[in-house]
Amino acid sequence: MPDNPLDFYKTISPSEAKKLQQQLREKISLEALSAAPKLVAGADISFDRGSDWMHAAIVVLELASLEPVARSLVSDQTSFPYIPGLLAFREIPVLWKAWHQLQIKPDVLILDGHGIAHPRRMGIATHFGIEIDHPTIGSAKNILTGSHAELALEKGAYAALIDKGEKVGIALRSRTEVNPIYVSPGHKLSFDDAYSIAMKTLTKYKLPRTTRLAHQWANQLRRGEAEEGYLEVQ
DNA sequence: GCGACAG
DNA sequence: ATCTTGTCGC
Repeated sequence: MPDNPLDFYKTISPSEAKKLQQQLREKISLEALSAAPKLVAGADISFDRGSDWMHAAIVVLELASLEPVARSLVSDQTSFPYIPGLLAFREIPVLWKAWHQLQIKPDVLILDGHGIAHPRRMGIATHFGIEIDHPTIGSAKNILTGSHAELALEKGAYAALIDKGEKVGIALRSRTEVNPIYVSPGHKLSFDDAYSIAMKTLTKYKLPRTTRLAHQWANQLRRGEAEEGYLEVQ
C-alpha cells in the first residue's frame, strides 16, 4: 500500500480544515449520471472503544441483484477528533486506503454521512467524491443542518431538506412507518440520481443494503472476525 | 449569549 | 461511533 497522500488530514487544524472545505466547494458537480449504474458500493467505519483505531469496509454490490461482488477491509489509526461538520477529516484517510485497495470500482459509492447537506456543502460524501473524482451519495441517519416538512409514512415518500433557503437533500422514508434517513448528492450525480439509486438499495430495512453490509464487515474486522484486505465475491 | 451538532 | 437482550408495538 503506497503512502496515503491524505494522511495530513490527521493533523490539520480545525480552522485549516474549514478553509479547505471552502476551497473544495467550488469543485462540486451535481450533473446527472451519464449512464445507468450497474455496481454500487457502501462504505462504513467501525470504531474501537478506548483506542484511536478505526476499521473501514467498502462493499461493492451489483445494483440489480444487490448481491456482493467484492469488498475491501482496512484498519488505521486516527488522531483527528469527531467534530460535527468536520467528520471527513477523521474518516477519509482510512477510506482512501480501502478505496484504492478495491480492484473492482463501483459506479457509485454511498457513504455513511451527508453529501451537500452540510453547512459548507462539504459533507464526507461530497468531500470524498471530490478526492477520488468519483460519483458519491450521502446517506445519514440524522440531520446535521437544515429542516424539512412532514412526509408520508409509506416507504418511498420524501420531503426536501432545506438549509438557508437552499435544497440540500431529501428526508427519505426508507421503510414504512420508520423515521426517515437523509439522502443528499455527494459528487458527480444529481438529486434524482441520489434518490433513485438510494431507493434501489433498500430492502426490508431502514438503511440501504450497501451500508448495512459495510457496517457488518467493519464490525467483524474490528472484532478480529475478518481479515484486512481485498476479496472478490462472497 | 444560547442551542444545535453527520459518525 | 460504542456499551447490549429482551421486549413492546405496528
